[in-house]
Amino acid sequence: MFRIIFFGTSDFAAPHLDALIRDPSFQVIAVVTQADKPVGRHAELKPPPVKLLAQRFGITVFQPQKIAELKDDARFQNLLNPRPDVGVIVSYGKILPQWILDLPAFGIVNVHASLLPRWRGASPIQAAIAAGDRKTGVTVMKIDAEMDHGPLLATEEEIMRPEDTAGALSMRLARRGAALLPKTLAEYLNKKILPTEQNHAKAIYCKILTRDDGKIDWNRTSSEIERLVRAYDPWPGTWMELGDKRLKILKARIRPNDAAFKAGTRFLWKGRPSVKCGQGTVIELETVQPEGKIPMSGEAFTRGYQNWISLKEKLESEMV
RNA sequence: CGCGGGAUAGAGCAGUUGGCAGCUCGCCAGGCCCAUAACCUGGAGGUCGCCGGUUCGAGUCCGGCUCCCGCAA
Repeated sequence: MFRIIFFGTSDFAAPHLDALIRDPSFQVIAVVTQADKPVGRHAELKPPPVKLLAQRFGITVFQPQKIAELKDDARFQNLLNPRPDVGVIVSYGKILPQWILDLPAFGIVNVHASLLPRWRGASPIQAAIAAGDRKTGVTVMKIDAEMDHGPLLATEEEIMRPEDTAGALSMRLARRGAALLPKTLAEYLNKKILPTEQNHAKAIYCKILTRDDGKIDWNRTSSEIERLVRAYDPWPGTWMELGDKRLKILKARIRPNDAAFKAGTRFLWKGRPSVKCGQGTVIELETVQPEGKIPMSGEAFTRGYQNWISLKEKLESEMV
């Protein structure tokens, strides 16, 4: 039985930990996860999904603010004897220092939510949707000093669906990864597969997202914007400014290029809120959420917010 | 007690210095057109979130409560 130390935090990580726990070839000796974080309007502390899962199975959990704290943690150091066979890291949220990578005999194995070397970085699922990729997948690889740069152990493809949001796709990829990980790990530890170098020339990177990334640039085409709305659902979300408030855009639909306004112009298309985008394209806002309000259909929104169209733009829209 | 917005007809909203409860859409009935997100006429539909206070009179002012949401982390 192989002794595993698991690093992970999110909902994406949890199914992977679950798969390892249930596999009799492995023993998860410790789980390292992020500290409980304040969440919601009243900033209550919420434990991460991986912690809840580990506790349910009685596995020792570590939540260091900094990894370095583990060096001085007697409880942690005791678990290292005998030496763990391998470490697994899945969306942990922090970079592991070299001394951790050197800890287990077989190093640290990572599950990444893309087909590496495409979409190295922190937001591979969002990047794949935003880019309009037709397929994506999960990659099992060995961690090295550079981000998502280590040699590959296995990959599994997943076909993208036209309605895919990051939330939905992430769940499917987590299931894929959770199925692939124990199998691959066993083969690797039994030396049935060897890590193979990535094709570094083909590497493409994606960045860490912030809420500001969700601000819509109307100069982009309606296809790009529609993909962005799905890519950033449920986080960080897409939005536009409307007066001094924000309007969240929860669902959008591409419309025929039939309006002669400049990019960013708001108008009505059969009573539905629409915006002119780049290169003559048009997008309809199907579901929106004004600040301080619940989500609503575009039609309902324009019924109440009758200044959706400004005066000048209204004249233009009546001419079309 | 992190900052802030909100609750009024089935939906989305307006409601001024307190003085008859409104708009757009939907719904029902009738009419009209080759046709339309149609259009015209009429109609139904409200305990203005809850409790208390001020007042001749409160959707509106004051106090408390419940619920929903945006931001931040």
